[in-house]
Amino acid sequence: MSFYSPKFIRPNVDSCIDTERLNELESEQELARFNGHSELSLDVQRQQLPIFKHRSQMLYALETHRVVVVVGETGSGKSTQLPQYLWESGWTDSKHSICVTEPRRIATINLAKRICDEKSCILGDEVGYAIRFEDCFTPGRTKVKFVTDGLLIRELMQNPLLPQYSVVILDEVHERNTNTDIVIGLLKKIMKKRHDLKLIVCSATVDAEEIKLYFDEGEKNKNSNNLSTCIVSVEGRYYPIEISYLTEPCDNYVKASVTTAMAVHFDQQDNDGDILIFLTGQDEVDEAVSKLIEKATELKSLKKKNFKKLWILALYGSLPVSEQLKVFERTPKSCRKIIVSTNIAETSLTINGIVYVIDSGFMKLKAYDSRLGSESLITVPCSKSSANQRAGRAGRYRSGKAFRLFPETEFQNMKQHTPPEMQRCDLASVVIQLKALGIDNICRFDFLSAPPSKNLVNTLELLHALEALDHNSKLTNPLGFQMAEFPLHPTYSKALINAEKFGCAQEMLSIIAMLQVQHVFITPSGRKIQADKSKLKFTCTEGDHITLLNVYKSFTDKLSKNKKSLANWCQSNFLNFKSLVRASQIREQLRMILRKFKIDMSSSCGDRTEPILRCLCTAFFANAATAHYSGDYRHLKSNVSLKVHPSSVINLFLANVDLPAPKYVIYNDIVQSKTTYLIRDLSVVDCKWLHELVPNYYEFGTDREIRETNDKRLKLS
DNA sequence: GAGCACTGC
Repeated sequence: MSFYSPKFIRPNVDSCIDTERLNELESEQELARFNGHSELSLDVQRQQLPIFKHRSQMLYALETHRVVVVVGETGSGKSTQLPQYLWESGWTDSKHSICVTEPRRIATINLAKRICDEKSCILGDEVGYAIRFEDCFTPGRTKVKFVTDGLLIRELMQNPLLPQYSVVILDEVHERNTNTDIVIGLLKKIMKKRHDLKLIVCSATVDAEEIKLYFDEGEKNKNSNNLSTCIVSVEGRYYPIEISYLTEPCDNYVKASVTTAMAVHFDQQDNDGDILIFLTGQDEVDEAVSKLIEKATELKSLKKKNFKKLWILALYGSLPVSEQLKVFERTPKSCRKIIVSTNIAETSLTINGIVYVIDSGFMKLKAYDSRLGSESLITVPCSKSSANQRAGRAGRYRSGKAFRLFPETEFQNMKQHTPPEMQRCDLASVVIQLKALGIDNICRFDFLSAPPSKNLVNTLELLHALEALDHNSKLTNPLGFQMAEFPLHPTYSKALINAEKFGCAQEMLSIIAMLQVQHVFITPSGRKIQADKSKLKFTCTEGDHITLLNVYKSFTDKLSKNKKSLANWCQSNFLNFKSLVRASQIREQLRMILRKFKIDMSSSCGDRTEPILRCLCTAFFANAATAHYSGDYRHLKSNVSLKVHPSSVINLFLANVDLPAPKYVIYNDIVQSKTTYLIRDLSVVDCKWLHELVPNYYEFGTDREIRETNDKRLKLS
């Protein structure tokens, strides 16, 4: 395996390197180091940020235009400074504040905190934030309010014209999350009615022109300058990065990443600096980590003097937080850290001290499968901007190197950008939310990137089947409107609203809340056998939903105990304490929404499970599968072959040859493995229930019977 | 024996 290095790049010139992360600048020292000065006042530090030079230009742009696109590169300081400039120059009053949206909760809180430090004010007073379950602002007093973009959509549902804001700043728009895209579309619409509202869109270079065109479109021929848009660019702070490519493609990037990491470690003995490897999933990360540990042990036995030791760490979302935090610990002088990570290190977490990046060039991406009517994860080559973003992780500390485990020709063949999430996700929540906001004709909604019409048609079909939409594709009253108000996928809210009819409201609340949190069961490294055994205590033959209910019931039985003993109970039962606490928060929020609609939720079915399973059928009927003689399952509607995910409790029964495989199941989630689709969170159901509860969705009978019924229908029409 | 990118309401 050999590399060549065709050129140095400044990766952010051509990419999405825009994710300015304040959390890494949390301590004063770090900010000072970043600025190259150690004992300067916060005021002086503010003035040294690249954006300071553009202060008056920015303010002038906003004065003369309705929309300003700010192209701010890494470290420009735009997320913290822009809101302060506007505040300082009188863009707020007792009735209007500045709203800043972020895609993630952590950034939302940290940015608000940072501005409070710079302005010496109290968090929640003049500067505040709001995220789900956490309001930290004072209406009428708060001048700058940070919110997650998802929460702004909820605010829009309460107050469609956002009268409380004079300026809305959208941050990290280049990430193109569905929520950000929805907010952009809605704001464009709102600004036609609210002529005093201003909008600032923060994005990376390449998108700026597209966004400008989007906002200018349709305005020019009106001969008005009203929605005129202008672009302001701000330089960032970064160091040059040398990019190397493989001379020939490699057939196994996991192995190649290990070899490359070891080669870098040897070649760069005299240099410090940590190594960051990008792979696609947990299995690959674990594989690479164990291989690297092997190599590191070999290295130790060589006993070469002055040779740096290796400290190898895995990083992915389902890792316990305590293990995730290890990547932020300072590397000892005699050591080099190698972090093997999934995409989490590309946007969500920024690690200091990285000088070398090794990039597999692949990522897992959400994809919508219209046959199955659901989204799943697939492994695909990443985009150019993604590869550049990853490379950029090497240049935040000093000049760095990036090793791409593919040839340069392959880079040239990559897509410029990762397609916006809107074009590859399940649209049910998007559609129902837009409908609730009064946008009845979704096809004509002015999306920044319109979703494929096939996905839209599928979604409308599902929403009809769920009875959220009527024959005119309008939200049904009250069901459709109620469903839209839940922070849930419409299938889940349907299950909740239906639960009382089946007399299992209490149970359904717990199940739906549990399905919202991830990683309920944990498997600490090396303790798989004990963890699996512990899971058996909660397992039941009905499937994963009732198993989750059992977990939640056991957890709440212990709720009277103090927090610490509850956490201990979770740990000894291999359960994720944080997830369960969050599930109980979500359960409470859902209960409050149901109460608002005056839907009685007092019923409980006790130890009976059939009412629960029947109720689940009325919501998840589209995700029904039937056992196939080949041993796997077939999606009832499309006949696509499905396998049961190894995490499902159903496996325990499939493994027992004496028991027949459950004939019919419904499921909540699909993941795509290298060979097949795997279904997760499933329950055993009866075919008759589907027939009885959703008679219009499936046709039942033999092929001949179905044909005959269809013929009869045709004659009738 | 199988295996689970990342956010968010």
